[in-house]
Amino acid sequence: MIEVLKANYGHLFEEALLQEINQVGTYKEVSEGDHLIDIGDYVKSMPLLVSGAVKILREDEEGDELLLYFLERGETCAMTMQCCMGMSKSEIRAVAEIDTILIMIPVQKMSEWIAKYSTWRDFVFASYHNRLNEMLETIDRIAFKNMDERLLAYLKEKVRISNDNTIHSTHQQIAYDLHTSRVVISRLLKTLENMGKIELHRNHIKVKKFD
Amino acid sequence: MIEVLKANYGHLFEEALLQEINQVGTYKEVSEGDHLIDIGDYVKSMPLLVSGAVKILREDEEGDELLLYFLERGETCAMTMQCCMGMSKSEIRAVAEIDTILIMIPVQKMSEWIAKYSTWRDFVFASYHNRLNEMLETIDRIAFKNMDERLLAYLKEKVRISNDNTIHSTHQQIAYDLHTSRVVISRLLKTLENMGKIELHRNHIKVKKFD
DNA sequence: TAGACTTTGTATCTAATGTTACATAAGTAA
DNA sequence: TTACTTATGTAACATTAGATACAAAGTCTA
Repeated sequence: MIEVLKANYGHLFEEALLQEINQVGTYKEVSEGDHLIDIGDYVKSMPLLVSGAVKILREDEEGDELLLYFLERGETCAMTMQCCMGMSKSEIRAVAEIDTILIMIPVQKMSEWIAKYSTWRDFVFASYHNRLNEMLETIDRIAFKNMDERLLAYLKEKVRISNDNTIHSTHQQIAYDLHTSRVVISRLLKTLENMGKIELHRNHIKVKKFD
Repeated sequence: MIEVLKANYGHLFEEALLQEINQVGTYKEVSEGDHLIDIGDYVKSMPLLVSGAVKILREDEEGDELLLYFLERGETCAMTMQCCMGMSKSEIRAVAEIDTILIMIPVQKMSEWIAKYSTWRDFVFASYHNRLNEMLETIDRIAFKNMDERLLAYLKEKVRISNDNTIHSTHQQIAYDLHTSRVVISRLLKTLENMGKIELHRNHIKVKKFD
């Protein structure tokens, strides 16, 4: 595991910390669609992403979902950090967007290392920083943009995250992420197809170009 | 200033830190409506709220606003902390909601104290924690709630923050905070009045009861 | 008090989004 | 192939919110 660690976090963490992570961390592979955390779960470990991507979702009382943002290689979940520190329940759901490799760190180490390693402290602060900014962008999108623009941004993000021009989702799945109805998504996708930006197929969407 | 500090932050910070804050911090009084930070400003100091309340706003390219959340006594602005650490421009606007007293801490102290004082570190983490949660609540409201529910929540929050059953705002000001139009707010307020929950007057709204 | 300005009330229309219903197409399994 | 399931296309309609226009009421000042 130490090689994987150094490849992905070597530039961030000091040697002694890398060694400690190697000792107490657990290597974990998850498949696309696997739930890493659900709302209400007590979180016992904190994930460091080695490869892949994880989508973070919010849910309301009625079970309606909304995609908050994606986590990528070299990132961790600020929401999870909070839970670790405060021993509170998770406010979000984390689902593997594609096949993903993680290193799981036990909760207790989290705060121990903050006092011990300045590079860890910087990493934790940077994670909070990034997450707050992602949340701001999420708010911008849902508050200031119409559904057509949000859908376009979503498709772009999917392509970028998976590094694949073909998006393997049904219209219903997209509708869940954007918190709208399938019919609305079908309608808007059809418009995008007529504009020549995408090609619609059963179970997948081929992205041809974006301006 | 030291008495004020101890009264508001004595339970949070260790003695030595309180002394340092007393030395380098600046006492500042602002009036309702004063702008503390605008979008694009470089932030040179970090505010600790002693009394009053500050509203934090987001703005899009066209200048449309949206209220994110309120800061209260004993809190600080996580967005500002970020800017302090990264020396980046402010992503938000901060406006005094009511007359407010602050202690301003110079940027450099921010990270210095993180290494030096564990109570400061805890405070900074707790601030990030709280801010992330407020952002989540904000997202919940704009993503999952209709304007009538958002308005009601807004009115309740105003009453709580100012500790005053009468809200001294025009319909236009409320519309800015909720990122909608004055006509929509007038319409919904009238409905609330007909339901007996509020009384409408020129330049102020008297909140009679909430269920 | 007259006029100017601000704030609020309301009607009408439009746009965006959500809902329901149903047809059709594509894949899957017996 | 046939039957079944899932996904998509589309029409018709409802609801929410935004835009425009204008009247009426309150406030302020010359």
